[in-house]
Parts: sequence; structure tokens; C-alpha cells
Amino acid sequence: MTQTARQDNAAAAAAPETGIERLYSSELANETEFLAARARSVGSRRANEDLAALDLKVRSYSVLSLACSGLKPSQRELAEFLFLDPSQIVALVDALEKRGAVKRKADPRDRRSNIITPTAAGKRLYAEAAAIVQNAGNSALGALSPAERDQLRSLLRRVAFADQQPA
Amino acid sequence: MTQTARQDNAAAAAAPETGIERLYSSELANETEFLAARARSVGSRRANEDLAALDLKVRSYSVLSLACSGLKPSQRELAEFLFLDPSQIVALVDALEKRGAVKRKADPRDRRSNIITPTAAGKRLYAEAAAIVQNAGNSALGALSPAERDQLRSLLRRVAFADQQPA
DNA sequence: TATTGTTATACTCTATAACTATA
DNA sequence: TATAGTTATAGAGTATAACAATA
Repeated sequence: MTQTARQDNAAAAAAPETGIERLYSSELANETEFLAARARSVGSRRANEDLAALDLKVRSYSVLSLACSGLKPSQRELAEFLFLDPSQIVALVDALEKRGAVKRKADPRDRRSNIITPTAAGKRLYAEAAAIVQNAGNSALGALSPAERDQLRSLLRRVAFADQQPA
Repeated sequence: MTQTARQDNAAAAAAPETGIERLYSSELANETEFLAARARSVGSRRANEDLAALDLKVRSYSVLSLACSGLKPSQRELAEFLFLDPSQIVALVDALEKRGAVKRKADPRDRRSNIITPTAAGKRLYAEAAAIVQNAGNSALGALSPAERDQLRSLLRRVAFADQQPA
């Protein structure tokens, strides 16, 4: 609830150094690295806030989404794909399973593996969550035209998956 | 130090479902939200690894960079700009000050404020660090042409700063 | 009274190692 | 022996509240 009063008055003219906007001209503010971090921060903050209505976060939403993808991912695959440790996946799947959104199923070809599939309730939850996330995303990307959003997504996709190959 | 052995052998052909690439086709993998998070993850992981040689991280590098910007930011401004809590800035500035890279200086116009300025050593450190970060960034963006990198940066900039206005 | 910086604290996230069951 | 999942734990990151100095 911080109300940063605008200072576009006489005092501002006397002290134009006050105001964060002046930092926009810093070198840092032009590094892709920094901008990506900040853009993600803007986006996921908003998404987390909105997803709270469904008792989800971006993390659990991601797992639920992949569970609902029809691709029958194993926990190991979720970990690799989401850049998370397998032990973190355990906790995320636990929470989703406890609320009846997903099920663990032993892979018939390798009984060590747990394949994660959604329940009917899980699919409904995902539908709601996906709408919320899309909405939050649109809001975060409000400054861009539809074409620019596609462009951004396409560029990010190439960067995000360029490193996927085993190191 | 996890050496994920490549599996491009007969076993891989027998189990084509193994392999994370199939998850590229999921809905999640096409959400800008997710892609931005992942792209940032790729970039900052690499940057953090490389900056370790200077005993810096992306966070402390950001503070050092702004300190060296000539814009004479206060701690409060650093907190707002970096989306960090003022108490976190304290710790970051403490560490940089302890190693002689930056100094706190009372703002003559408001003695409550600490203006963060670099020492000569801090400027040298920043020069080295900036080269490392730029290098890491280029590596992370390796899949993109120079023009595409500019495009990405420009788009990210608009998203990253769209939300800057007081909430 | 409000704000900057500080400290202390708790909570979340992340990383690591050890254990089990399967292979 | 190697891998998938699990558990426990420690460390880093993040958020909150209270306090001192200054405005």
C-alpha cells in the first residue's frame, strides 16, 4: 500500500533526481538479462496473485498444466523441463494429489517411474487456472500489440530452449 | 556436477517417449509467462556461474552496476528499481562496502538517505563484471541474430517497465 | 507524523545427500 | 551399478514488522 505521491510539481523541478525513472537510462536497464528477469518478475507476481484464488501458484500450475497436456510426463521429466530438482516435484505433486487434481501411476514399462495424469477435477481446475494465467499474461503484455506479443513469444522460445540439450 | 550421459543409442530408439523435447509441444511451452521465466533462468544461471569468479552474483552485480552508473542512487531507489525489499539492499550494499567496492554517502539534501557510489576498485570490479555478464548474455542469446537480440531487448524493455508506475 | 535505513525474524525456495525400490 | 522417486536438511532468497535517525 505504498502510495508514492507524484512529484511533478515545483519541488520536482528543484530535485529532479528523485524518481526511479531516471534509472531507466542506466546500462543495467538495457541488459537483456536484467530486462528478462524484471519482465518475468512483473508477470509471475501478477499470475501468482491471481492464481491464489484457486490455491495455486505458478509452480503448481505448471505441473498441473503438463499433467493435463496428454503427454503423460514422469516426475523426472517434469523436473528436467521445469528446471526443478526431482525433490521439489515430489512436493508439488503431493499437494496436487492431496487435493485430488492429479494421480501418480506407475509406468508399465518402468515401474520406477511415476506418470502424472489429471483427474476430472484436475482438468476442470486447469481450465480455470489457464484462463487466469492467460488473463494475467495479457495484462503483463498490455504494452505490446498482438503481433509484438507473438514476436516476443517466438524469440523467447528460441532462447528458452536453446540450452535444453544436455550440458 | 551431474553428468547426464547422452542416450543417443539403441536404448533411446527403443523408448522414444524418453526425451524432454516432446514436452516442447505442450501448451505451457507456448506461454510467454513460462518462456520468460525459463529464458531468465537460462541466462541468470550462466551469469551467476561466471560471476562467481569475481565473488559476485547477479544481484550484487546489479547493485554495483547502478552504483557505477553515475546516477547516484539511494538505497531506496535501488530497492524500487530492482524489485527488492530495502532490507535486502542493506545486505547487498554491506557486502559490497565491506570489500571496498562501494561507499555509502549521506545525501546532503536528505540526511536519511544513503547515496551509493563506487570506489576506484569498485569501478574496476564493475568493468570486469560487465564484460562477464555481457559474455554470458551473448552466450544465452546465441540462437538469435544481432537484429533479433535488439528486437527482444526492445520488447522486453517495454514489458519490464510497463508496470513501473506506482500501483 | 512520515520516511530512510536498519535489524530481527519467519517463510519460501532451492540445492544436496542419503535412502528405497526398481532396473 | 545405475536410475526414479522419496525424505531430510541446510542454505539462499524473500517478506514482514519493529526500531532509530531524520524530515
